[in-house]
Amino acid sequence: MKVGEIRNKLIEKGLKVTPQRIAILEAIVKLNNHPTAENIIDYIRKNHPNIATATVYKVLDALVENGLIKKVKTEKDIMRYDAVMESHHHLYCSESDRIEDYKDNELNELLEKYFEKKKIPDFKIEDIKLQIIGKFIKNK
Amino acid sequence: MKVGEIRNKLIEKGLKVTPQRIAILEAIVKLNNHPTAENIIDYIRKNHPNIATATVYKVLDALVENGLIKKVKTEKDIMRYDAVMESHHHLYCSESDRIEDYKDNELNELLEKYFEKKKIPDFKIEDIKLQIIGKFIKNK
DNA sequence: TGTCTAATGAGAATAATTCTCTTTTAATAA
DNA sequence: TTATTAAAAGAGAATTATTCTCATTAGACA
Repeated sequence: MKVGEIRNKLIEKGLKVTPQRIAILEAIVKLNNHPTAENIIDYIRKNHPNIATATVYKVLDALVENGLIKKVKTEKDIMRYDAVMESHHHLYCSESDRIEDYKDNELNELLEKYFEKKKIPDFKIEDIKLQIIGKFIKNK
Repeated sequence: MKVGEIRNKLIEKGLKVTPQRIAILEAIVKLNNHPTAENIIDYIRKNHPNIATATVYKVLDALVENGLIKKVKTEKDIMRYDAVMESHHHLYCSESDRIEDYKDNELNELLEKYFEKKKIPDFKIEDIKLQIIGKFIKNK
């Protein structure tokens, strides 16, 4: 994702294009490891040393609200963010905090078909995400 | 889950049986809504007004470590707990904090078969949980 | 280029959780 | 049944992630 692309996405959503917003979105894309706010702050401060903590949190909230990034559910009381917006699943390492994306359209279709037949009573499905917990065999 | 049963589970895991531990496990079972630590504390203090906040957190951690309860992943920076230990999935309301259990063995088998055939490279699956996001049609 | 509103910066405030340390208590053995 | 001991609980302070407040700055648009 290039800066021009980020800029367009912000404009599309009616968000002002600011250097902070660009830097934060860029950071999440570049880090590409479902970073925490702290990870993002550390990364950005290298080039942008004066960005305020609160700004990062506010920008992250704004980006989530506007569908440019997503929050990632974890078992820690620390939020993580994901810039990959296509429907995808997550591989959670049971021994560390590593989280990887898992894209699988065949699986998505399988699930879609399954829940077309088998309805959940009193519930309208909007999205399905798999948390696949396990161990990475090779390390990164 | 009765007190005797809770007692046995604690003994099984080599945990001392204390009134606090029993009360906390009972609370999670009775509340049955994936409560937060705060929910649990409020509930317990009705009958057990002197229990310390730190005790609740420590007991919750001990119960999670020993596999008697599970943490539930959410997008809020607040932890929720679940006393249902059989493999099951969760229905997340997209409009509120409501989370319900979803048990479906047919689905589990489907997924198991699917991932037997289709391996994920460099990853050994231990557990799969679905986060099914949507809307509850009737309210509780 | 000026105006206006929204965004940012800085630091204080808050909320959930963890830590520290003293006291109490459950488990076990005598 | 009582004594012993290690683990657990209690109390409140400390920590950490996140949010709030408000003065200042800067995009967007006329």
